Amino acid sequence: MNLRELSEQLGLSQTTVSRALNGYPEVSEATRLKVLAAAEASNYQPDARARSLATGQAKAIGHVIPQSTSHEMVNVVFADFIAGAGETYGQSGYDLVMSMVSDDAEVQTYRTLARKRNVDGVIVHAPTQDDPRIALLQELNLPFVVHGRSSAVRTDYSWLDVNNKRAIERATKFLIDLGHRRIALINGLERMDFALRRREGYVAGLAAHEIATNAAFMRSDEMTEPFGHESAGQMLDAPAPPTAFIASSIVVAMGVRRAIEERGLKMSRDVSVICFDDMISYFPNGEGEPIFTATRSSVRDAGRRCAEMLLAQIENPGSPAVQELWEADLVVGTSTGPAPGDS
Amino acid sequence: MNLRELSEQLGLSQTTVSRALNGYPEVSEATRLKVLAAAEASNYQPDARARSLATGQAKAIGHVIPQSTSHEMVNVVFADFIAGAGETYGQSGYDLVMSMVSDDAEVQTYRTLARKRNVDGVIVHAPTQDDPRIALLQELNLPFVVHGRSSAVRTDYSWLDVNNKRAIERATKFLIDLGHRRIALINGLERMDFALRRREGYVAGLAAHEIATNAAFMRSDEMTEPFGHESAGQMLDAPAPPTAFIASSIVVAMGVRRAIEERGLKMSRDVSVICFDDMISYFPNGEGEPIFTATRSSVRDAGRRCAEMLLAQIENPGSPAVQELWEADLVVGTSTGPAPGDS
DNA sequence: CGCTTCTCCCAAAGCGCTTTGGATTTTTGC
DNA sequence: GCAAAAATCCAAAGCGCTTTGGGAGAAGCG
Repeated sequence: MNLRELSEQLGLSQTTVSRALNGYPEVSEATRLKVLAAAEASNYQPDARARSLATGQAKAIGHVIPQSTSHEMVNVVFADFIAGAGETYGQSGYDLVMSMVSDDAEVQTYRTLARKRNVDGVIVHAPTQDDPRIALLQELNLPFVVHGRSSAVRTDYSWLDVNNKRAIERATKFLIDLGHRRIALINGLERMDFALRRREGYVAGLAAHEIATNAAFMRSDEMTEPFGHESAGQMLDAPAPPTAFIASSIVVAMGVRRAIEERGLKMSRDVSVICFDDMISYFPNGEGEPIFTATRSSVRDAGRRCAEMLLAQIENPGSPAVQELWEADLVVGTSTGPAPGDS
Repeated sequence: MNLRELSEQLGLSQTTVSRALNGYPEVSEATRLKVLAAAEASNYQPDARARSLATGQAKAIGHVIPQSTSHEMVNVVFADFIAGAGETYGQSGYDLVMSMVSDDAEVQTYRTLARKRNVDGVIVHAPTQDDPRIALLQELNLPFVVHGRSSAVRTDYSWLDVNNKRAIERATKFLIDLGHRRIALINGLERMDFALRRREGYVAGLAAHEIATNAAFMRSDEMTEPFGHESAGQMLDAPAPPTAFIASSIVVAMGVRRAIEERGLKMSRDVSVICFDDMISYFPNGEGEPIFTATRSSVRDAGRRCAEMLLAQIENPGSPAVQELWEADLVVGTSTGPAPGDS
């Protein structure tokens, strides 16, 4: 059933039927009701491609995932971000189209996306400190919102980020207040902007209490469980091990905990752990009381909000760029305690 | 730059340019080269909607994610499945469009997808034992491939599944051979077909050695870490606790391990653990030697293969349905050992 | 009552591509 | 050298929708 058939069946022109369905005022209420009823009855839905071609709007948002960084990208938080964004898209009648591309083809992918016109805008994931995609998208005039931000890019663009620096700085100070002095940071890949900012927060937190940073207490890599395990293990086995760890994700924190417990130590009593908790749905940080003391911010909410921002931008072209900086909560769980006495 | 402009620039008709670009034989090699060069130079890409409208092919595959089951669905394996499928799509020039829908709207979503014609086929995720989506899609005549299968549906349809029953049966026997008799199963939601089959395998494995099942040793829920932790904890605290656990996912197994270690027990020495390992990229089961003894099958490979099957079906309409049943490997790690003596 | 203004509807022109059916030129066969 | 076949190219007709620019007929105005 297409528009022509529906209009013939109703004895009306395609114009009238189209207008009735799309809520234009040039059609009487009586015929509108008739049209709506007929459309409902025959389960009519306009062909997306045809409509899109006629209106110029794709009604779809693109998410580009580079494959080589797929450990980092198709990662633990990604699914939840998408779930949040997808909720918003669904409510507004937008589709979400994902492109998995090899890393070197990424720039070309954005160009192609813009040219093929099958998306109205894109979300930029996992920005690096000086991300070339931002300039590219501005050049292509394709609306976009960055999840995170790119510190070194000085042009005006829309982004939504968590105050990673402040969050980790607070976590660091929290540990210092508990008497810890040897505090380790198990960070994500530091070419990612968020990881860099977290390190800044860590360094700032230490500096505020005149504690020197120690390269042996800082690790940075993809945020997997084994990475947390191995890093913490090595540090714990060294002389003068850390008494506290800050992990960049709950997955990493699980590895840290494993290393601690393997050595017959007890979390909180012997070694404290704080992590950044993205509130991943299938990896909740405990039910009532959190397991890990954590800086917490929902990546799902971030997905929802980024999508809203992008849709607003698409529907009001020329509107100014919007930035949002969310503060993470610091929630206290069972993984932290005062530094052990002999520390 | 669109086709008309490109053809005017070249002094050729749109027909010729279109044919040159799409490799039709009715154009001389000389002009083809000229056209290709010009297209390259001006970065021409055909408008996806227009092409799609003209050809009748959307060049896109749909993945529908019900929101209410999103804990189950936008879950730990989903991201990797998508990554695998997306690879295949990318190579074949297909897009992946995801729809997040509220649970009750799911049926309507498939209808709408079919009517709006913005996908050429869909992947069905997480089938239940008697999944109504299969009949619906057959009725709609929309090509599809099921990841998993729906045991109670007797019609012929394409699916790719892991031999969940055999895998868990082997795991169970493996534990029995090590002397274990009190073996617990921490399963996924048993309205999911895979979970049901895993239970069958577990029961069959026990039955083969004439071990009676014990309801206290069987739990089933969403596969989160806290679920594993809580289930294992309760069982371990009961009189005559299990000496071995079979966990339906590595995430659950992490929770089981935590419960074990919290009680001062040691995995393998005191309590054995086997899990189903989907080889999730950011949650590798150890680097060299696996941490957990596991039945292993790559969900990413499954994504790749499902996508291939679906594309083949779309490109050869009327081809017979294809079924693939993959055997999981049983890899031995450090989480299993002989049953403790007093067992 | 004659004129203008609404109201409601429609024919037709795109949107940018593919593809059918033909036209024109070149090559081939005898 | 000329008809037939092959090789190239093109105009135009869709694909299914939205939207522009009118055109009847009804209602409002003096």
